[in-house]
Amino acid sequence: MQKLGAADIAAIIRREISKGNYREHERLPASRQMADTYGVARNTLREALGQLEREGLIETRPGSGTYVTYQRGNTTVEAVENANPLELIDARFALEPHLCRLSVLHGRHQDFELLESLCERMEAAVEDPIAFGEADTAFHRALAGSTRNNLLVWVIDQINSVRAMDEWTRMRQLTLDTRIIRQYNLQHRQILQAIRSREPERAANHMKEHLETARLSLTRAADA
Amino acid sequence: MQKLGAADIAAIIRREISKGNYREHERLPASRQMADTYGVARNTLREALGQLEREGLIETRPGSGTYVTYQRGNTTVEAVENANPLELIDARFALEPHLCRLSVLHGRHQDFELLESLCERMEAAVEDPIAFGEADTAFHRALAGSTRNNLLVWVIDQINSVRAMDEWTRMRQLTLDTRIIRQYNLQHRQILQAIRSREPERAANHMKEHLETARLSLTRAADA
DNA sequence: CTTGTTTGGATCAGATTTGGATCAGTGGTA
DNA sequence: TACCACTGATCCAAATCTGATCCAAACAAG
Repeated sequence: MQKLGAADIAAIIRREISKGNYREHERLPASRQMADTYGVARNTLREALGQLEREGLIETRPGSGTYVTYQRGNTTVEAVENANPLELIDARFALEPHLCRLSVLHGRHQDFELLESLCERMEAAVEDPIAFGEADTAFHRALAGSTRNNLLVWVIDQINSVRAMDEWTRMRQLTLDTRIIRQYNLQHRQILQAIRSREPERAANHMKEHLETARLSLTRAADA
Repeated sequence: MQKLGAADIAAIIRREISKGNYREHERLPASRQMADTYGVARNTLREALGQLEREGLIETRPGSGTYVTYQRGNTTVEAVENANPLELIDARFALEPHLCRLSVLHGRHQDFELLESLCERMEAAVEDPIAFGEADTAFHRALAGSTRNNLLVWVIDQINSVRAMDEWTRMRQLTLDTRIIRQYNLQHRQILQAIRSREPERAANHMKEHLETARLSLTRAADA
């Protein structure tokens, strides 16, 4: 048995935390006691705790104890509540082009029929921004659905339920005039067409263009 | 024996509640009695209840009692519970390459330092698949963090908390031998290097390679 | 209604525990 | 030799737990 160093102790405790033996908000045993149970000097144990603190896993409060501050899958609700529309559109930039590719791979005929009918609904709503907005949201969700990947559908739904989405919707309404709607309709058509002709990269690129257009009109609305 | 502190008592009661021993709308025992059963002063017990109240698990009504207000968070729908590892990796294919691009745009020096140290941890863990796996998860989360987009961090956390993740982690353990770990380390280095030299597309491409490698070893493990 | 009991809320001084800091000694290694 | 990390010990200051007392709100019984 080789002598344990600070890095080894840090690894042990790190594993205990990620295993869930120590959870968020909980207090670790006192440094003297931990030093005893791991069989090292308190100095060494403290160095190990120092490493974990620098990693952000724990927090030590003099006179009180050391507490776990990290939890796997911590949802940090408030960070999401305060998400802004630009973060939102970055997230969509990450997801939606790849949704197009997956749609080509896994989409079925009936998925494309749904997208088709949503395109028609949007085209019929050139003069009605509110109806267009609803159909547009439905289109992007249906696109997620056409990947046949429930996890991705869930992720998209989660994003759509974020409060920033409301602000996004509201700002979008401001930018939606007949000209913009016609442009969006054209882009939606291009995306759908590329998917139906089984061209994943072309579909992804059309989606990128589409999002770029949306980002532009969003920032213009924000400046105004 | 370490003296029990308020945080410890809070942890005990928190677990009792999530275990279901105290259910929603039920009243907890009187503070004097609980202090007695847990063997701490009433002040300490009250501080513990204060923490739980701040977390929103309980509610105390002066003169009446303290009541459980927590309901088991059903944030994850059953569709997500049944997600499979291949869906998971498709989702990562959608997100992570773009994370690299955003990291180039928004990452700060300290983010890259963190990624660097995680690379070192992984390289030191060539012979230890478990330690490597933990560092690997931390690396990909830190990459999300380096985009400075809280929404994306949240999405990644959500994905990581999906049950499929456990299965994925377990299957990955089977595939992790020294050769694979060395290959992953190389790929992580390439990704980080491309990010640091501000080449978004190269970083994204390295990430795609990395994920492709991961997908391959995953399907191989599934076949075996 | 009034009364007595039980509940949580608040405060206090003193004892205890906690982490923070320092230092001389030890053992292994370059 | 010089260097490095861990040891084991000591002292410090801050945090907090204790045990007690008093208060006000809720509540049940008469």
